[in-house]
Amino acid sequence: MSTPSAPRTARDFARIELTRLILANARAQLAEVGPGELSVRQIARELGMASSAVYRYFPSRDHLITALLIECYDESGEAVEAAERAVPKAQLARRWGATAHALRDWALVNRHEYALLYGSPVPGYAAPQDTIGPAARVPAVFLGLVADAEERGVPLPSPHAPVPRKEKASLAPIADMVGRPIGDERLVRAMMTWPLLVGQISLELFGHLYRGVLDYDAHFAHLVDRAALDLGFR
Amino acid sequence: MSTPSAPRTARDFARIELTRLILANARAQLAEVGPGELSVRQIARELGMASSAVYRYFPSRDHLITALLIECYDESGEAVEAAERAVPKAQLARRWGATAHALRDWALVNRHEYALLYGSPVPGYAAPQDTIGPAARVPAVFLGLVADAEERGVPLPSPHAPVPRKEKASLAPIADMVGRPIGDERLVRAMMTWPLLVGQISLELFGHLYRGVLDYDAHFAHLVDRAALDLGFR
DNA sequence: CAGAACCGAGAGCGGTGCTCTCGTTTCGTT
DNA sequence: AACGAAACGAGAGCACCGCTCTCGGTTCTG
Repeated sequence: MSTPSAPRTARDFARIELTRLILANARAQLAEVGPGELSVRQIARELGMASSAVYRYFPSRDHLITALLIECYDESGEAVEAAERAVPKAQLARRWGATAHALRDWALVNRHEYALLYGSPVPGYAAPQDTIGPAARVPAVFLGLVADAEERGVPLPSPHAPVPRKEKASLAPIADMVGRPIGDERLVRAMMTWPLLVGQISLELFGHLYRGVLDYDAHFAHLVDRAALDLGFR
Repeated sequence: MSTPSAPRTARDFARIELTRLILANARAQLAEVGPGELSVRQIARELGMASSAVYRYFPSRDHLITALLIECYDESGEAVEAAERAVPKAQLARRWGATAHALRDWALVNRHEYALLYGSPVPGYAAPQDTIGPAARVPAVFLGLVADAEERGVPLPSPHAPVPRKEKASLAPIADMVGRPIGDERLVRAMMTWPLLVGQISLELFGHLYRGVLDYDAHFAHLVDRAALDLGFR
């Protein structure tokens, strides 16, 4: 919107360059302090400019955070997609494993960024529409895997629990979003695997329990294997 | 430590009363603003005292937050324990359902408090030892259920996946914490159910995905039913 | 070439956590 | 009963924060 699609003048170039610099510096700061402690003044200081000048590029701290949010969603999405892409398409279990481990690995390296994406929302802050696209990238990879399994007619292990009507209705929009046919039973299992994944990573990163007790690497790996089994990936 | 175990003087009474008042006010503020925006000055203002006076009772904002953390862990623990207690002991599935729904219900009513407990940690803040006891109350209820099922010899539905040695070693300290025998397969399933529960509630509350798409009530109920099945509770 | 648009710097507003000092009150001890 | 120590509340102040406004200078555009 405010950024010109094609930079024409020298000022345009300077503008997008400085925007990039500010964002990069914010990102660097995020590697150390966590989303809530992100300081516009600190960014300005680092860049050798007045804090007020930053507001020429981002109208508020929240806008900056939103940009950071999109960047991180895309970055994690890219990481997950790349990991999944590297595995032969026929090997569903390994593709799933690569996906899940890629997300966790990215989260471990980028703790505060993960907190920004999947932790408690910042202030009263409501994520604008621009973020939902990038936010869906990682789940999209996962749901794509499930759709592949469906397409291939991969059977699901027993027991098959009945899916109540309400749940079916609730899941219908999700199935539409994927755009490919997924059976109810399979979709339900997928919709249980996603919070399992995010929940486990969050519990580990936020250290809310089992700190120093659980071997997170081993447990996560086993958890992923179990999920693969449950989803019929192997 | 600093609080005398038995109030002896008038000043002691005033002290514990004011401490209670500050905490209560902080808690009330938490109902509206979220843990990161909690303001010591605002609390002082509300209580009609100088902000510096608050520091006579809590040496820092983090100490106040820690007290709040313990209070909320206990409150949610109490809510969950009460819900579980109200169900006849023999009905494992219903006890589990009551437990899970009680946690979600508490979280829905106390959003910021839930964020404090299970969201991203506040600043650089590391939760002190005092919190791990209260923090374990809710998981303890759940693990107690699992131990009951074990004691009763309730069978687990197939398939039983092998538990690798590393995972067994990782889980051993957890089993010790419970203090009652739980088989590996059962414990693994339990240790997958907990992040599932927290993950689902977090995803719902933090609105990271499926906002306005999913029927959270129906989905959560079904998810709990499935977990009950998986744990052999019915 | 003039006007408009944009820019960076600086001052300033109201807010924050926290510290220090000061005069007062209360407590435990002699 | 009196004294010293400890605790107390209030206020000023420090360094930080997000954000706004104004002002002089640059750059682009018609």
